[in-house]
Amino acid sequence: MKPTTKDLARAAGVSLATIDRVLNDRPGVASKTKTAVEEAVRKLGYERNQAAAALSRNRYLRFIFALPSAQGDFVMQIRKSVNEIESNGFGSMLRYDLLNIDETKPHDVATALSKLSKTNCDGLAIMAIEHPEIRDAITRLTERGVPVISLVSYQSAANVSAFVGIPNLQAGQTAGQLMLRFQQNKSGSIAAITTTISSNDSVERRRGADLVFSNQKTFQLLPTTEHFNDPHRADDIVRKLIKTRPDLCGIYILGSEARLPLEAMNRYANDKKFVVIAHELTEFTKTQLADGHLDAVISQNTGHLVRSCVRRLKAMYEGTTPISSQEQVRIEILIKENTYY
Amino acid sequence: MKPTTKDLARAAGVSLATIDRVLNDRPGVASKTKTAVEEAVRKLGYERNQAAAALSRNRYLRFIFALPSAQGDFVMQIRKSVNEIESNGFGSMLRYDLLNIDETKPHDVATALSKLSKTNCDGLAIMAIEHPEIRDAITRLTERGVPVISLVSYQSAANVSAFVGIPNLQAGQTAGQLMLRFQQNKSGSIAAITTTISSNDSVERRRGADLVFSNQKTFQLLPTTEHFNDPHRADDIVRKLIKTRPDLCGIYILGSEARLPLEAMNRYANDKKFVVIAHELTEFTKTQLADGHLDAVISQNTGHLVRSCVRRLKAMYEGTTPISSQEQVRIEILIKENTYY
DNA sequence: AACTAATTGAGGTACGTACCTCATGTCAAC
DNA sequence: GTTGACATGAGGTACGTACCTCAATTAGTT
Repeated sequence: MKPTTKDLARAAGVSLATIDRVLNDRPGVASKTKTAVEEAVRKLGYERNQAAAALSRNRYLRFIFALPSAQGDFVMQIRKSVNEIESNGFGSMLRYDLLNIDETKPHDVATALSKLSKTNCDGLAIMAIEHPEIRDAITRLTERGVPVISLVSYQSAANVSAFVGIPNLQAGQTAGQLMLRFQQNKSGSIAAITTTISSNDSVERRRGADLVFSNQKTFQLLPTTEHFNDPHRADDIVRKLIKTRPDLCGIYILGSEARLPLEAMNRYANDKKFVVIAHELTEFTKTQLADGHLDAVISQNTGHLVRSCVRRLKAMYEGTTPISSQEQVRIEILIKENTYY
Repeated sequence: MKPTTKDLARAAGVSLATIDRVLNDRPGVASKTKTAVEEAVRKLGYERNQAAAALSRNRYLRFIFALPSAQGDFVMQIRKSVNEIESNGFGSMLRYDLLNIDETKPHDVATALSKLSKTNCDGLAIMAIEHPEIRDAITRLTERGVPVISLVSYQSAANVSAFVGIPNLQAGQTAGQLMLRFQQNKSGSIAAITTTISSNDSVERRRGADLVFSNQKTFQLLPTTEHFNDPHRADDIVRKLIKTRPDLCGIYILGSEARLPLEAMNRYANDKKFVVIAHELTEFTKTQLADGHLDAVISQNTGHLVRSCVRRLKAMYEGTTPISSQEQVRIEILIKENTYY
């Protein structure tokens, strides 16, 4: 049987009340008493029984997921994962809420974040572009004692407590490497397309791909073009690329949302064979993989992302450490064959 | 607030004792009372508070992992994952034990399994070859009321409650497809090596690779050779292959343990460039990836495997259903670029 | 030495469920 | 109409922790 607070009290020669004070950081304990208790904790290998603690606390932790309101397959996938976790037990006593943020209006985002505090939020996971106003809002939020996790896209300068997502530089290297290995030709140009380079994930992926391409001479990665979620823009970009670059032999879609460029590709690529690589496995990219319009998807599992956020936020609250290996979100390579339909 | 047993009692117009009898399948409840309670459960959306239940039960569930005693990098990896989970909370009240089984002595394995019963084991996860004696022992174990999960290698005919691992046919397809796409030559032969084809995983992977190879004419997959964990045998196989097959352009290592064939490859391949694909990411295969001796690894995350076993065994015990998407172990493709070191 | 402030102890209730005993009710078979 | 099997209720204790109050002790200051 694992040691309980009673065992601790006996071992440390103090009462249960004092044990409680030390374990829960309540005031009014002499420092030498405190160290004695901590010593007993160490010696007995005491671990708080989280089931009992949650029960006794009888209070739901409320975690908030702030996700871009712009519609997109990947964001929808994350939403779905958040809702799925809801029904699951997860040691119970947890609540999850979604908060929509419109990244095109950073001021509104900041306002929304300013309304959060320790009383209505026990932790926040946010997926957003890098912007001064948003960054400041996040910093102030952490100063108010709310742990914040940046999700998918790294908030480089903000004072976030953790990042949950794949290391995007490495993801870009992976994409670049596959792009080269899948080529049948001996040389050519590869296009790079994304929604916006305000998103840190796009920037880092581009840098990763560049690292790989700089190791060889026969293929070149063209400058990144942005379509800003505008179908016409995406259409234009792809049409012009195919028309003006006869040596085009591959397309790398950097951003999380691959639909617009891919649909444009399907309109104009016709018979010619390009190696097409995109990010994030969604219902849409799955279909594209199955149909052969997409050669590989570099992805991160949204269920894993969401659960990792929850575990980390919960751990921050409880002051414990999650298994690091479990929290390492893997850079997944998906081709037609290893995808589940 | 979520409804409790008290709410149930009020809603169904019965006492707490009866609620308890129904929820825990105790005898002595009239069938119409039972349905009334079940109706209340449905109507209120009652869900047992697992934290409270575990606390009240005050009994550790004991899950056993039966793993091959033969030393190997992959099995070690699984052991490590089992030990890691131990320290983690996991809603607590769980215990994990390892049981070593020597697959070369199926009778001993059967004897070991025959000693397990509901009193000393709440669930078993077993990784073993397919063998009549083992199969029967598993069937008898499930008949005694102990849920059994087959791990990594499917027990086709045995009466197991679930399989945790990747679909190996698809894994073989994935490996085969990558083998073809990574080729620089226009034609050639690819060797297939494994420990033993008594293991269902090897058989299914081979079938998967065959499916892919049958779609083209220029490359052929040679018959599977077995090394039975014997270094000399592995050495012989590789040496002869390289000597006698000038058109050899790839090696596919089917089994979970890639060390012996890979070490032999490193001895004999010298300057010649083969595409080498193996299974399971371990410290060893990681190094081989980093050094360029290995082009790709098809893997399944051992941490995920183990946790999935625990979740499923726990769910069977509690009569709940785990999130299916979370239990789907992914077929991971690892190349140098997307591996964490 | 007297006083205040800080520290500690004692003891309680609560969380939601499991599991136990004992009493009382109901109904049907003889 | 007595017997007995079955159904149900009432009430209790326990799990380990959180959080509360109030008294008692100790330490520090003047």
